[in-house]
Amino acid sequence: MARARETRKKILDVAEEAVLVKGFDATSIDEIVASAEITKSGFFYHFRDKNALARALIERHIEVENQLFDDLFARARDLSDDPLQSVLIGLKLLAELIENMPDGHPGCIVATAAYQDRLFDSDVREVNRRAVLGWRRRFRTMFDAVAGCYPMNDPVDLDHLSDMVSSVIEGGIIMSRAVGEPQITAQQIMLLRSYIKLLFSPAVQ
Amino acid sequence: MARARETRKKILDVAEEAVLVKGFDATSIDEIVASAEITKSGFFYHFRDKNALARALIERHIEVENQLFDDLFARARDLSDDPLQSVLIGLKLLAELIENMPDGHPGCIVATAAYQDRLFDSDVREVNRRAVLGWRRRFRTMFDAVAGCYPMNDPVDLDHLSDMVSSVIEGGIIMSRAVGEPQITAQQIMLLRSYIKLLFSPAVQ
DNA sequence: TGTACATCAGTGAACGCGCGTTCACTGATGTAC
DNA sequence: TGTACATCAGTGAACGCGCGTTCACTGATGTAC
Repeated sequence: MARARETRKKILDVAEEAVLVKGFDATSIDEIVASAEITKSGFFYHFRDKNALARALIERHIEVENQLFDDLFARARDLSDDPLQSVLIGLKLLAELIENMPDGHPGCIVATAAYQDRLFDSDVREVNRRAVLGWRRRFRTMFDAVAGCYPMNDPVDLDHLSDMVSSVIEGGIIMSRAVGEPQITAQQIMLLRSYIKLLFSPAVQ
Repeated sequence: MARARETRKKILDVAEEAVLVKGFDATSIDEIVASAEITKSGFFYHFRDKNALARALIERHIEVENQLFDDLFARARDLSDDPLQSVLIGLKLLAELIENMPDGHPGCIVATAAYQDRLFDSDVREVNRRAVLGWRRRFRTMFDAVAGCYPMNDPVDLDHLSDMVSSVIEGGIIMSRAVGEPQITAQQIMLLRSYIKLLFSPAVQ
């Protein structure tokens, strides 16, 4: 019982790592089971087919990431009562977190799936979609609170602004991978932070 | 002679389209030659192997994109002598361009490659790297001109800001693919525009 | 202008390897009485 | 407490299909004399 869960976790762990470097297709089941030290049939005991692995990978990734965001912004709210300040602190914490990852952010499963759409069944695509919409809602709540306290220096749609958080992270990961500069993601988050500061800070400087 | 070039172009055209929806791996040579209406061996007359196709695809994509940026920002400079205004105009033009694409931006080959790293040889990765660094240089030149005329309201690194243009586009494409809302990329570009406006506009109001 | 040869732009058939998937089986652990 | 059976968590071998790649070939176009 506990043994099965451990094996399953091991499969997901090694699969996640491989998928993030090579993409889903290029990661073979043979390779996964070799790293996980089980046989191929052992894999199929845990997952009906390769699509089921994709779904599980995305679902787990989202869960972990949501937990991470929950913790991080809860801590940020502890550090300041002001909604704007706590968003700014949260983004700074996020940038630091990513900066301290040895090889930069390992990558985002959601992005991988987005660029390999046709590989997956509609189930997987739907899971992916919900995840991104979940991020939008999360950040929207935060920006609503900020906008309740501060007028905007440039009127922009708060849903778009909420999307920008995910967008900047995803874009940053791609850039850092493409040029091989792991710091880029953190830098981009700090620029987003700068934008939010300018957008809501009472004029003057 | 002309015939060969046409065939090669046809191969690249159908390959590009397929790669952008499904990823490079999931696009088979069989499928490409079927769409291009030649035989498999015809394909190998034009490309030594599948990697050569990847390289050609990326190189062509970059060339087309550079030309597009050249034209677009040249037009923007025609419309205003002020460096800040012309950047803002250029970004607006870019957002409109992408907005008017029927299904949103078709995607970026560079991003595809970034998430399928191990598939390609170091040649392909290097081409990809140079492309992104080229974008950085391009936008850096523009921001240098702006910074020469206007003080920044928040001191940020201009290389990072230059990267942000590509980053926001790439991130926007991923987001729009993941949730199926093609407008997202254009929206994100307009937010970047808003940031640049706030960053360089003389304080007031 | 005609003939000989070379190159171009492919064709058609075959190959072999790796992949995802299946299936009959098995030893270890859990449960009923 | 021991035995019978069921379920769990896999194993091992095989399969067949699609993939990238090769290779011997060919008809159409270009070039030399």
